[in-house]
Amino acid sequence: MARDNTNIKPTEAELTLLNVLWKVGPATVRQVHDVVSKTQKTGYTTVLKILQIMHEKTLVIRDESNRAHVYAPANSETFTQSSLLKDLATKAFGGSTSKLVMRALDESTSKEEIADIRQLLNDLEK
Amino acid sequence: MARDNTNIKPTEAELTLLNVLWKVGPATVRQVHDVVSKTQKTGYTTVLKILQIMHEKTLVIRDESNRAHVYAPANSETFTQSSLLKDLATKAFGGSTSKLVMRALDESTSKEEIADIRQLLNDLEK
DNA sequence: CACAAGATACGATTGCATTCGTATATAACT
DNA sequence: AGTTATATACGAATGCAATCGTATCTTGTG
Repeated sequence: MARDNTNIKPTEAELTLLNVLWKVGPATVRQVHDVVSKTQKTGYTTVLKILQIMHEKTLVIRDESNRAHVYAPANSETFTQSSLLKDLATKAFGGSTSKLVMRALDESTSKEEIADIRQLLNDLEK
Repeated sequence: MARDNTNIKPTEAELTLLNVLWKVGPATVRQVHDVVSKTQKTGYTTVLKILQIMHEKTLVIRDESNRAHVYAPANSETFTQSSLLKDLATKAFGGSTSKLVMRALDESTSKEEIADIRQLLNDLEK
């Protein structure tokens, strides 16, 4: 049986590493660590360990053909974002996505953002 | 110093209990347990313990004037929802609320929901 | 070849979330 | 008053997330 890849929720540390991989593309542990250590004081082996765990969970895929393994996200950023939103909608908005959306919008939303969202709403109706 | 009440992120179990309190209003451990045990097999003392921890964290307030303490949310549902959304936007959307909103909307959004969101966008622009 | 640099693997620790059993206190009822 | 029901408090076990030290392996270089 293949592992169920759907509905895997990355932990906070895992999401941090995924963000790096989505941004820079497939990367070695060292490359990922170089990026995260710019903003955090995280040890090299910590990053390594988390990536190994993510590999076990199938959150990332791993190319072992070279000595330094190359990691890449198993799922797209879009897919993961949607999963996280669905999870939050279920747990904190009674399952209602529109309630979530309306709560997310407030006076800090800029005119440009409002225009973008309007455009998306128009497209959805077609 | 007063405890910082801002940005407190309830855990999953805590959010479950908060949902009950927001729905039914201030309640005793037994009342909360009665509700959650309809859908989950959670022990009475588990609910008690979590509420006690939430009290320590100031996620709930507690009226101890009667033998059975009465618990109530320390923050509104709206406030908590906004906090959770802000947290998710930061961690998974590069801080962009509009990106989050646009990701949340998809073909499953109904016409009524779209209309509601449009209305809110109009209100925001005023 | 031998060694240094740098990689993975592994194990141990810490802390938090979650769960529940048991002890103890209080109230109610006969 | 004594027994039963029900409440809180407390402590312990479990499991996962996160961190890092150390061991081991591989590779390139002098």
